[in-house]
Amino acid sequence: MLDERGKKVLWAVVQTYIGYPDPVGSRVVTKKYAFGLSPATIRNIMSDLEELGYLSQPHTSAGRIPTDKGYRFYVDNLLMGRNPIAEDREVLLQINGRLKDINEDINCLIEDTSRMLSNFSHYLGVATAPRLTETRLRHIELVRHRGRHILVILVSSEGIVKNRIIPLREEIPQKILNKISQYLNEEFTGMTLREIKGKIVKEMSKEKVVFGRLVSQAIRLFREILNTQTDDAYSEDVYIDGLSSVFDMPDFANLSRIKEVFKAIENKYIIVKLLDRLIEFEGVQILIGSENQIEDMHEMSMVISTYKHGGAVLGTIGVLGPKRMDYSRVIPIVDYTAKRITNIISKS
Amino acid sequence: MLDERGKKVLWAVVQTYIGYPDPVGSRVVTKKYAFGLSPATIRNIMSDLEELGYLSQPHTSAGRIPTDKGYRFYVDNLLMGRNPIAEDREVLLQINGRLKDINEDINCLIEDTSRMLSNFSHYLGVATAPRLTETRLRHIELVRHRGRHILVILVSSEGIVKNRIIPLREEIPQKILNKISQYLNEEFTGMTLREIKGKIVKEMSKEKVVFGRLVSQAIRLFREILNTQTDDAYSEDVYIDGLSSVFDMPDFANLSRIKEVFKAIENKYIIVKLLDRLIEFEGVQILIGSENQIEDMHEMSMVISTYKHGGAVLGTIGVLGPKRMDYSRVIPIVDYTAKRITNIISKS
DNA sequence: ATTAGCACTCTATCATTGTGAGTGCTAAAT
DNA sequence: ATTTAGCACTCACAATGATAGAGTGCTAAT
Repeated sequence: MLDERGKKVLWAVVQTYIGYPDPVGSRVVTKKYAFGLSPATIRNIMSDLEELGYLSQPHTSAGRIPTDKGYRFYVDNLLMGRNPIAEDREVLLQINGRLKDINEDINCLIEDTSRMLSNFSHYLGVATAPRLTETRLRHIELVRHRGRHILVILVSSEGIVKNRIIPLREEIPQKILNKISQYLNEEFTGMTLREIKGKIVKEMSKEKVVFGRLVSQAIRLFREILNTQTDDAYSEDVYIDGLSSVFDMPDFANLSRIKEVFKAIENKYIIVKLLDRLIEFEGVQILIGSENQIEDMHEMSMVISTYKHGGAVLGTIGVLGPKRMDYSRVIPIVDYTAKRITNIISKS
Repeated sequence: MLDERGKKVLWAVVQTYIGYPDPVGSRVVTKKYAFGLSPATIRNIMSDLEELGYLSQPHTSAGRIPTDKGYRFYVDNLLMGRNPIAEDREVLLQINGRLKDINEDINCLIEDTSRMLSNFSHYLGVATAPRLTETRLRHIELVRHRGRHILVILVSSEGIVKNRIIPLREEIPQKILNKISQYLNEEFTGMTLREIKGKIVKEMSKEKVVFGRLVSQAIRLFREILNTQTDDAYSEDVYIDGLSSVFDMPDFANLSRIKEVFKAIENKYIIVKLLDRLIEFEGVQILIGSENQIEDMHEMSMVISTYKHGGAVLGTIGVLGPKRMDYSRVIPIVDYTAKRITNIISKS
């Protein structure tokens, strides 16, 4: 474990490096933070910190930069008790103001959130559109499409609209489809898709004996819908905003670095998978550098949280930036925004 | 007007420059294309071309590069009669194969198209989602949402699904909404939104006398829906794919150039507006450099076309790349793809 | 009209050198 | 037993200058 002095110096180095990405030398530390120690002593301490894996040196005669472990320690132990300063409060107020104005459909809300997170953090804003799985069905509608297909429209209690096209073996006239949707609406409205799935399995077992053709058709159809739905749970949309902010980060001031970043976020599928894995955790999550599993993202950090409705997690929002991002500012922003969105949705 | 020799040399310069973005010298032209002229003569011709504004020199002792006017002449007059070569035919076949597999909802089709255009052109793929205005209504559904709002779902005959949330003065129970949707479906299905608008104006005038409360409510509501719909005609989605291809273009091999490109495509609203202005033109459109109105896009060219259904233009697809893009390959790709999509949609 | 020849221009590249920030080590100071 | 001053050493980076090479424009010869 680190002693008090070690912590102080580590904090000073990370803090300074977050300010500007030049390796931090011993002299700078003494100048900026009067610890009452000389550069030589700081050098010794820094040398210790390097040995412990918290700092590293780009080359022998350069200052130190934090390692992932260093950032992790900083975030876990050196950031505590830091309440949002006045400037940040202002930002939170602005976020609140902007969110209040949005009375749109939930996907727009989430898209705007991603933009807002980017604007206020000056990093990349990330947000996943709400998943249907955990929400309650408000309405289902079946529309004939291209002969042997039907267009299925699902509406959740939050007003999330999803549509899928599913193929059929036989053509069903719109009139019958209307009856089927009516039946499905009466039977399943108010349940979560998960619950519906369970119910359908039960119904299917007795179906043949008790129900008529229409109902059995309806149930079979719904099962199909749910299957299609689950199949591409991963194809859910991610909104990533603020791409050009990358160009203002000195961390990525050369082409190959920038290219790496864009490679990383181009494949949204991978990001969704990453975010999905974190969806179960409570509160703000922080992933530093190689802590996330995406190869091309090892020079970046993510600060994310989830938004919910009725206890069920709907999606993820967060900020993606360089490892030396200003965590003390970003964390409250993400935290606050996630809570506000949860709040707004709960009023639906 | 250019004489035959001038055309040949201009063609040679553009062709060579498209191959690699180094200023083209007189020697290279004679080596690559045996015109039976010496470098000195070529130099004289190039000097003339420069005077006419088709070529320019980065500095005194460098070769020439085409100006926007030079590219324009090349595209308009020197590309004629060039049929797709074997390699390109192969590409078109692949596009066809891939498009056939997509049996999904139309937005996915368009999104995939953008990806495909990027893949096959090695530039950026661009595609706008279909507009509803010109399509026929297949289905409308009203769902109560958050008390005094309703969620409106419109389905076009092509299977395009759009949803809007509109606020109400008074709350309407779902039962009434169902009746209203039923009425609207019976009355308006099969008409284009434009036609519906016209009809509504007529109906509204006699409404008070002839119709009951329900019908008048329905019509008033629909008018509202259509208004909301038109308001954000510009907020239609654009899909831009292949961002990382920018990094492989030697034209944008330095940070400031790349930043410019990303600035340009970040604001999708501007792009939609640009594309919307070209929607009325028939066939493949080409915008070279400063011919498009977007400041940050003066180093780029666009090759675009439109896809339609029943004669009405639904949206735009195209390719965005450096001015020295390989027009002879990109044009047939865009042309073919647009036609294929039109074709696929017509089967709906 | 075309071209060979030549002087001239400009860029890109590479090695050289100097500068400065920063370190690690040692010996002196506290 | 810490802490610190002093000093030699390292390394990246910027500035400098020399060189090569590609390309031009002009002039005089074909």
